[in-house]
Amino acid sequence: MIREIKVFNSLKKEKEVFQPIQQGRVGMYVCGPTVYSDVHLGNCRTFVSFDIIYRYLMYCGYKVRYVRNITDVGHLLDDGEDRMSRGAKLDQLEPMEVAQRYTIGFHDMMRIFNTKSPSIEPRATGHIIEQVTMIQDILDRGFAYVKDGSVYFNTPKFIEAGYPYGALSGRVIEELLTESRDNLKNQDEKNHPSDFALWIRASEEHLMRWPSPWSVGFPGWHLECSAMSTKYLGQEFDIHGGGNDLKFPHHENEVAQSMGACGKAPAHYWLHTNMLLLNGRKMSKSEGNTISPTELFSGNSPHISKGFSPMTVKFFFLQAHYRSPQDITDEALKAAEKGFRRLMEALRTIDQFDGQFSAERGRRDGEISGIIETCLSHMDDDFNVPNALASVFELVSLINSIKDGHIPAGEISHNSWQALKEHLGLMTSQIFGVYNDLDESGSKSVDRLMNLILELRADVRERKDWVASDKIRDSLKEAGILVKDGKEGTEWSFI
RNA sequence: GGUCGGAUGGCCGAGUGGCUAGGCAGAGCUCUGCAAAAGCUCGUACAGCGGUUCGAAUCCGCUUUCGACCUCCA
Repeated sequence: MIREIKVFNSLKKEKEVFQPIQQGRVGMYVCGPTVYSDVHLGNCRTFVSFDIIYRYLMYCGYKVRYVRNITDVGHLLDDGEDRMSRGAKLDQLEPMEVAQRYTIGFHDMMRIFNTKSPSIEPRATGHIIEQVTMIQDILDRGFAYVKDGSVYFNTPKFIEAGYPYGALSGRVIEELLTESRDNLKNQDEKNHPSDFALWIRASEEHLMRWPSPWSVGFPGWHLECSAMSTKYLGQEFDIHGGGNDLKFPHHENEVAQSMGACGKAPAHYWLHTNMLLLNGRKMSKSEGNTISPTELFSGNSPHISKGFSPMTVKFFFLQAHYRSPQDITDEALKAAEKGFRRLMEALRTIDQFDGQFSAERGRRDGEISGIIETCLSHMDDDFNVPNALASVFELVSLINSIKDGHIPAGEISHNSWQALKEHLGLMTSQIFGVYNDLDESGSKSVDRLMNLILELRADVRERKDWVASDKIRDSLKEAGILVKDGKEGTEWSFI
């Protein structure tokens, strides 16, 4: 079943109906992490967003090839030293050892957030030949020049040839061109300040180096994505994603490189995620306004009062649209935790509830199918997860009403109940990729102990010994266990 | 400084011209031995100032403020 999906295309700054190049197939490239340090929380939000997009496209029946790179070479530091090699020197490790360590850390974090692995996860260092070939193509077409063993992209020439440099990021071409006069003196080898390196000749102390027709050196920092997206998705593909801080210069230069090499724009739809704020301010290490995923889980941070489970954090992410900035506060996380718990409990309810549903069509059936369709149409509308989640919560209320008997089960047909059950399972586990991680200590022995305690308490209650009954409940509450007496018996959960 | 995007109720956060977003918190009610949970009902909004319009949270202008990019950045 292929649904009509609309996506907000950064290239045109408007929503467009998504039409893949090849019917039924989607090629999606997302800029992955630079593995020179622990993964940033904002990075996690971006990859969770694209994971949900990936999952939803697959649900819609597309065969998706999802490519997300690992950048393990090529980014320059302020002092011109390669970022990977600086990490290596500080840590007294081999560059690839640093990359390996943080790649593993990154994968662990993606697993913790329960995201699906991409179809292909190429590394920049594994694609030097492809990058060298691409540079040669750009040179052959006259959009680059060699200076002392380094190769630079010629932006003025690219612009003069009528290519849309600046279109993605909204830069004005004239500005990019006039900028030159003031800054030219600082621009060592480049002919023009907006030119950028495709290949950089390595200095003696540079650790990561490869031979090329121009020098022993390393590739420029935008090239890997162009080379690898072309290799695995083709010269033209459907979706390119990343954080909006990558729009310029990274994505702009990617477009230029691809068009410079083959004359074609690489991606049809550019999707950009927005930033994460902490207490209304940008995250900044120098100002101490920052928090890592690990600190968020452990609660070991001055910004939060307690730890939050990975799925709670993920649920928190789901409450904001991927194109909106999102503010992390302790209060918002606590609210998310309660909301997530309510959702998880409703899931348990629907799994266990066994009522007398109608064999015929029920009067509530239309309402249920309506909410389900609304929920999916929110997903079709530029992957509007917060609105889809609002629909899910309408179903949560409905389920609780049925459980409480406020809505008779007879008003719902058996088929509708099954559809509701399937839909909730689809949204939570298949598309959002969340599961209940709130009751980590819910081991078998705890379950048995609790059953025993509640059995004893039931005996006491039978005798209307409220003092003893309340004592058990209060003591359990102190131990972090909440007891709830319902019509159908007593339930418990961790607080 | 230049370019771009935000500012929604106590807190987060959807929503682009007239119709309840949702979550959390608050009030009342129902259920209940009590409590919790759950359900129902309710309240408090659209940064400020102008303008367009029969009608603006939504369109336009200005102000204030936050953020992104311009330099590695999700």
